[in-house]
Amino acid sequence: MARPTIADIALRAGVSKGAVSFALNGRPGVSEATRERILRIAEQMAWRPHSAARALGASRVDSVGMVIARPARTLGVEPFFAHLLSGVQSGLSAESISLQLLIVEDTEAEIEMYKRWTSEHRVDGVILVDLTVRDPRIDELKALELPAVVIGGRGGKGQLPSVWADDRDAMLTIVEYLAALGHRRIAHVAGTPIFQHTQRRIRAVRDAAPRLGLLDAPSLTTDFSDAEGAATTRRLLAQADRPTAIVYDSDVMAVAGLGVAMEMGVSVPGDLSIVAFDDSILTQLMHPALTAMSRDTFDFGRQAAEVLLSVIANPATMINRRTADPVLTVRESTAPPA
Amino acid sequence: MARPTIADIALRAGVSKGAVSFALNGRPGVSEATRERILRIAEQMAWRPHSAARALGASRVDSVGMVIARPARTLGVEPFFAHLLSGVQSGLSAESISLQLLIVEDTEAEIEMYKRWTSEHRVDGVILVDLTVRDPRIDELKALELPAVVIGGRGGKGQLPSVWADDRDAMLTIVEYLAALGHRRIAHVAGTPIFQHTQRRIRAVRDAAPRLGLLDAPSLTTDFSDAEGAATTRRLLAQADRPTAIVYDSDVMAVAGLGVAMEMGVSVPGDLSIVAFDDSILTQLMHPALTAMSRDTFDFGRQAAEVLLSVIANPATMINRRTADPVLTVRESTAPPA
DNA sequence: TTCGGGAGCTATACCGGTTTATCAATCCCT
DNA sequence: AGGGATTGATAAACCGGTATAGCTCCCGAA
Repeated sequence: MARPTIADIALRAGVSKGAVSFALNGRPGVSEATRERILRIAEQMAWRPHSAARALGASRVDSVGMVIARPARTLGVEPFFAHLLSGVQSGLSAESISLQLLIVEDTEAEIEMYKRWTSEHRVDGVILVDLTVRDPRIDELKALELPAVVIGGRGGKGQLPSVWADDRDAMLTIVEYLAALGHRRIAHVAGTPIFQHTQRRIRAVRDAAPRLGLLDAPSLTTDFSDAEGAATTRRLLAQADRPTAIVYDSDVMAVAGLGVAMEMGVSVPGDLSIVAFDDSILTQLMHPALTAMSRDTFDFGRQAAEVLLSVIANPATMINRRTADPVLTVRESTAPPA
Repeated sequence: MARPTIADIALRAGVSKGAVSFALNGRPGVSEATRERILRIAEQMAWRPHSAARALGASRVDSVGMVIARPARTLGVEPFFAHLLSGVQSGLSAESISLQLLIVEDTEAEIEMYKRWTSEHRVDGVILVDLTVRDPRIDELKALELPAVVIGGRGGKGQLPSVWADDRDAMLTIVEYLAALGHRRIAHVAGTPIFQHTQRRIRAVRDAAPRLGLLDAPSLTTDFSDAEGAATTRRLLAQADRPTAIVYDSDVMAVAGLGVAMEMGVSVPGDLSIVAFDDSILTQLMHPALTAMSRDTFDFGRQAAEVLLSVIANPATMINRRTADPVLTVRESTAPPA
């Protein structure tokens, strides 16, 4: 017999469907002896719940969704998402909840997907990434009453539950480290200002500058691409009093920046120190290997999954969990200024 | 009213549930006039099918699965998967089929997942990647009668439907190009020999060597990691008659190899030409930028999705589709030997 | 002795669709 | 005009679970 149902088990155990359901779900209504007998038979027949049937009766589908709204081209270079994903999965697999992943072009398509998922009952909740300033997704999700957790954005009032790392603190660590080495001209090649984390990093640099006696600490925004990272670096290094250290908001831009420095005959770390805000194999492959801020992205994802599950269980909960702080991994690309 | 059901629509249209179902699915049984009326009402009420209910009645869940069995660490560096994924999705979204993605540690866990998906009716079919020699997954999937399509492995007899690119031809193109430049000592830093595509590439090099008058054309296997790529390169360059060109089976290894060359004072492309078998932003970020074999990975995924859908529709079909041939993108890392 | 109540189980409704058997009305053909 | 086929629709079964009302014992307290 292919794919036994609880009716088959009931028949074989000589009890009713209901009794089998009780036994399999560990709820009261059957004696311990009967429960064990049923469980043994179910095991023997290799029974597995039919996910659709369960989803129809109860109203959970044991599945959560995650939409990434980025052009595929810019995705995947950074190990960030891969690590995040496996972290999320490890958090979910404990409860054997499955993950639906979607890569779309823009936020509009992303929101459209949330609507569809909700109306078709395909997911119990979603995980949001790349939180922007005044993110339109937040209101939409609240309207849909779809449980959600935000990764990377600290939830303010009226926000969604979140899991976040302290970007501000991390950036301060970098800048203080560079200042301690003796750098006074530090530039920051930032990402897109629409992202909240970009804003927080820019603000951190600006706030720290006077305290550390920095002469100049400009934050220059880019679109996170290697091209703009390179172009910005070129501009910075062509200045009369060029910076002696540059902090990049991503590893890809840092690598592109390193390339520009080499091309312009600026030695790293001799004439220029480079720090990447985000670590990956990329930074380690370079010569010199790049000093970088590393986060435990896997754990990040795992925690997001945990929080989401508790939000699904109880939609009223509001959790804003702060994860382990990122640590600065010092490699060969930083040194005292000449 | 939240989430209207077909019963609501039936009530409003003054017809039976059955009639509504017929109308919504474009099957005969209702008149054109009634059908239009029902469709208009459904539209008005913003009706969407409840995926679980549909999956229970009919026996398809409009969802396909993809399991990637690799340690998360090695994943994500290569844009390969990200591009493949979005390609698969673009192929699926046309039919609004969703994708379940799973990253697991090993093949055993992967097979376990297929069993679970099958018994729980969570997916209609799966996409396989990283085909190995005598891959155990093939037999398992056949036993489960789960529709599947293999990416990257040409299906022999008794195999599964597949979508593949011509690795052999691509490798020949690279070797011939290097030979035409004048190289006679070409080394091949290959991946793991358990992968079928690795085998095909190794064989291609071996077969082409005598025809092209190569003095030496060793293929050295690695685990695809940057570490082994670097170590192997170091060994090759330390030899008495070291190769004048090295072909790497992945972009990451090629980058690592470039690092070793620089470190050992071997100039690229002056003393050594480097070719990466797989293109990405990584190769373009380097100085010199790496000559690489580029494939249309997005299209690869899209076609896999297409093939899978037709296999699901008709499980008897056996398609072995060959995708567009990869092309060699020549950049700055290749030149005639000194 | 009677009654209340809980434990253990059954029967059945239900979730939201799809599918099939059935039926009335109409049309066609001879 | 009568009989068979076709069209347009309905009612009901069904998919595989979950939830609930209700039934039967059996035990203990009044």
